[in-house]
Amino acid sequence: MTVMETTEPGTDTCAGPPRATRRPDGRDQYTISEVVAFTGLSAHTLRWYERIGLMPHVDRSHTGQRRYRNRDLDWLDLVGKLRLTGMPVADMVRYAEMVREGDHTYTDRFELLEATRRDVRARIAELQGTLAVLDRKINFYADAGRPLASEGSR
Amino acid sequence: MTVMETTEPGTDTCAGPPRATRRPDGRDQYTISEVVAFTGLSAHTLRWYERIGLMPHVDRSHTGQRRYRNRDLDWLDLVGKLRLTGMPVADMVRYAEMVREGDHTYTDRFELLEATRRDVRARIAELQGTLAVLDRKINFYADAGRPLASEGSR
DNA sequence: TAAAACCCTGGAGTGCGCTCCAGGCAAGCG
DNA sequence: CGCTTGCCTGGAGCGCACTCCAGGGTTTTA
Repeated sequence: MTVMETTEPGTDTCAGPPRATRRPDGRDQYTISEVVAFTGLSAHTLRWYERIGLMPHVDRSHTGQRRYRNRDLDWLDLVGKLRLTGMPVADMVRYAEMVREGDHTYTDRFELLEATRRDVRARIAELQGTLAVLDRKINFYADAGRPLASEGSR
Repeated sequence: MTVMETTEPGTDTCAGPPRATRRPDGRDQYTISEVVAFTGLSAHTLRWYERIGLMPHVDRSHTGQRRYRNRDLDWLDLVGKLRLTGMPVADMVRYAEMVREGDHTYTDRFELLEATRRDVRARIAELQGTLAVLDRKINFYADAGRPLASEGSR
């Protein structure tokens, strides 16, 4: 009934999903609104991804409606991961293009992935540095500010 | 010859209020271009930070030029850290406002910092998930060592 | 003392990643 | 049959975080 809209609720099971396959098995065809429900992306965004070339061609029904398949969901999964590394969409598009172009882009793809991995590692390190700062600051606040932390309830 | 870049991992050790470190000692007054060199931010950005209320008011010379002091650099340091957690500038402004407002915002500040810390931890976890995906994919590419695509596309 | 280098302001412009709009098919139902 | 729901398209619009510009003072160097 109300599967529409871009809201986020749905699965609130932590952040990082160790997903293996949480897909309605058997099926290999989904409408855009189903994909919205799966990915948390909006339909607008899904169509936009396609327009800019971030998606491999998505199948269409005989009336022109999108029919996503499992491989599309897998791809969106990867895109989602890359997205939260901060990789610009343009770079992902480049990667998608290389995939489409075939085997001779093999090495380039490999290198792009490795570069990305380096970036991710660097970002994790940065964040850990930030965490250290926050910890220090929080401890400082906690030590200095006696009038808190004793709030019974909650 | 600039010292820019934020690549310092676990610099400084002490945890607390005073934190003078690796700054042209003795001095406590810097022009905007010196701050640019220190922080890697542009002068535009520094002025913009001030306009939007992200900076406590910066001293001025008798002719109206900015004269940053060590406490300003410390603040910019924190801002830089928070920035790379992805915290929106608006939130940092809110924090800055609370600092200006005085002690009665103490608890709120504390909570904001803690919430931020939770976010950072979550983001680190996400990134580590992404790292795992990248590792798998890179290994796959490396192992295959030969054309073949299972990018979820064709 | 003149040129060069540096700094000031308010406001407009930019790039990114969406997000929304208007207008319009297609299918299911009551 | 009309109504509602779901999807389609191209293009305009938005929020964020800067970034740049015009026009004009000030400070330093030669």
